[in-house]
Amino acid sequence: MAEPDGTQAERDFLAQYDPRAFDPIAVTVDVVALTLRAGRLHVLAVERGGQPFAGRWALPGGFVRAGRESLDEAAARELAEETGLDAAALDRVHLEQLGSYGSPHRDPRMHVVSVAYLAFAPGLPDAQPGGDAAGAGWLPVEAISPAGQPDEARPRPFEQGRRTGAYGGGAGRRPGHDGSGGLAFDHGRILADGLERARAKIEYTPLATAFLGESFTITELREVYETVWGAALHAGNFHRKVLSVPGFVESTGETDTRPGSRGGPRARLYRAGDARLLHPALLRPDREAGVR
Amino acid sequence: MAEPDGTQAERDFLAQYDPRAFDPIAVTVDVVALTLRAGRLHVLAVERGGQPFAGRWALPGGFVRAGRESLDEAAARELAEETGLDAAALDRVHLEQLGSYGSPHRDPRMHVVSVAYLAFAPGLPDAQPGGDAAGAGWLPVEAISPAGQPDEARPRPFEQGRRTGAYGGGAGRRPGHDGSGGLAFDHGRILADGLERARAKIEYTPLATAFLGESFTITELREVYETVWGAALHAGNFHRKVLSVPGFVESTGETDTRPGSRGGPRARLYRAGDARLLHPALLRPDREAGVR
DNA sequence: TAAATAGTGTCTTTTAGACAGTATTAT
DNA sequence: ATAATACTGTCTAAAAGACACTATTTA
Repeated sequence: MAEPDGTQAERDFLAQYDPRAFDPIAVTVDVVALTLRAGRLHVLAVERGGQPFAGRWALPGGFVRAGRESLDEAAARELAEETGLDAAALDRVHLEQLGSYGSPHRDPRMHVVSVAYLAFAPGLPDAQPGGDAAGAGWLPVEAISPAGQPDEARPRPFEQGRRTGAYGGGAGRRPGHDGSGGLAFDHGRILADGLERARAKIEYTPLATAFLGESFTITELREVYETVWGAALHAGNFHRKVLSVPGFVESTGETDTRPGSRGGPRARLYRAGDARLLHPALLRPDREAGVR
Repeated sequence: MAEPDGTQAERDFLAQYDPRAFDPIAVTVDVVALTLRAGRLHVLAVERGGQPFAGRWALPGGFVRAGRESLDEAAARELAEETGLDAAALDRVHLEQLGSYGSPHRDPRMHVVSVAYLAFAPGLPDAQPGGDAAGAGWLPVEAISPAGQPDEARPRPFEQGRRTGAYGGGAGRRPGHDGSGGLAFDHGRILADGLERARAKIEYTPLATAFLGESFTITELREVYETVWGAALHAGNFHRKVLSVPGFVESTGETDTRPGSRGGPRARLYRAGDARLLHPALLRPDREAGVR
């Protein structure tokens, strides 16, 4: 080769390289953390303590620590800070990159590129405020992002009458009740993208099990699909289908103790199998009509 | 609400905000631009003119212009610069975000977060070197990323004997022939991720048509699938399947002029239809075995 | 007992795929 | 004529979905 790929040349170059010679762009991670509570899909949100958007709900997130962590590590760190979970509990949480958002003025302070992550978590305790957030809690998604649409201005971005305990975090105020509506920044759009990703992902992966505990019944698994997709599924056909897909679930040999049941036989318990993709997939019903 | 979401408070805050108060992270976009040439999948690459990795092939890309463009705009700009295409020609190119890569030391200069994009392009003329690249050209992907695996060191990352004209750009040297192998930075991994995305995407979207011209035959469309998937498909069943999926293709009423054919009837010509998702999808063959 | 639920049987429709066959064109 | 290619017909197997049915448990 004409010019050697010399490490000496690279060392010389790096010695005189100035990382601040370029216009700055900040890099953050934001996490769309989803969980199921009482049969409804909830998303982890924090109440912003400082400007901009002080007092508004936002997705948990923060700046990536330059030179010290990868994007995946930053997302896991932010999620751990807001949920108060330790490493063992986080192991049961599915975390994947969702996409990056970098319009020049999405943050009024400066150009901020946010790398969004999507998390599926089993039922978790109330969230812990961490970092510079005034409060943190699990919010029902349909109150913020109706039908998974991008954030549209709503007078009351979520309802207070139902399940008040679900907001958690002990914030005395209710952010978003000032009429401005929706999440801070472009987090409404990020949430909508995360919801659509979640709906698609459980079609061809077994990640619906990530919303459940170590063992679960087929009915509980079906309720995950019904909640995420927002559609009722045929119990009998779903049951047979799940058991027919190789590696989706495996039997524990146990049966449910059925607290709160209204009758019926004890359901068998299953745990997640070893498949990483479902074949054949569980397709959402009624995709023909509106999808073109 | 206790504290007003006052725009005055926000203005005060922004007036004293220093964008350089944080450790810098650079943000770049890199593009995995794929096209078909002579029945083989090619990726656009540039020969690096400067450090680091001088003389090595890399994906086209560059720094995002802080405060002046979105990520999508930056990717389109970089693609236009390297291909020399005007806005009209770029309109026929599919461009979507692939994912972001941000390990702290993936670039030896500083912490660089790269937002990768994936492009599908019809057959294009030889690339134009742009920016600080010494050369640019279309490289056969199997020479760089065998079987879509992450970049593994190979003595000769692409072969010189076949289709020498495909490299374009007029570079006298052949980057990568120094025994170091593979693409610069982590671009081998990004390319592998882009190839897997492309293979998956043509299953459930009509984007295979983005590799073809305005009108095409069913056989040409089948050759796109066979090349991207690396598997032979049954011509008769493929033909019927494509025509049965609503909105995938629509007839132009014309028939092919068949230059270079070895006999057979004139094939009918089609153009891309209005569907954005294929239902039912065209699934890759033989997914059961190795996918778990 | 009645009601609710877990799980299975069975039938129909849709889709994928194997394979064969016919028509059209180049050499 | 022969070979190659563009399509089409037909049959089988897999899968999705509608519906009915039995068994088990709670109230």
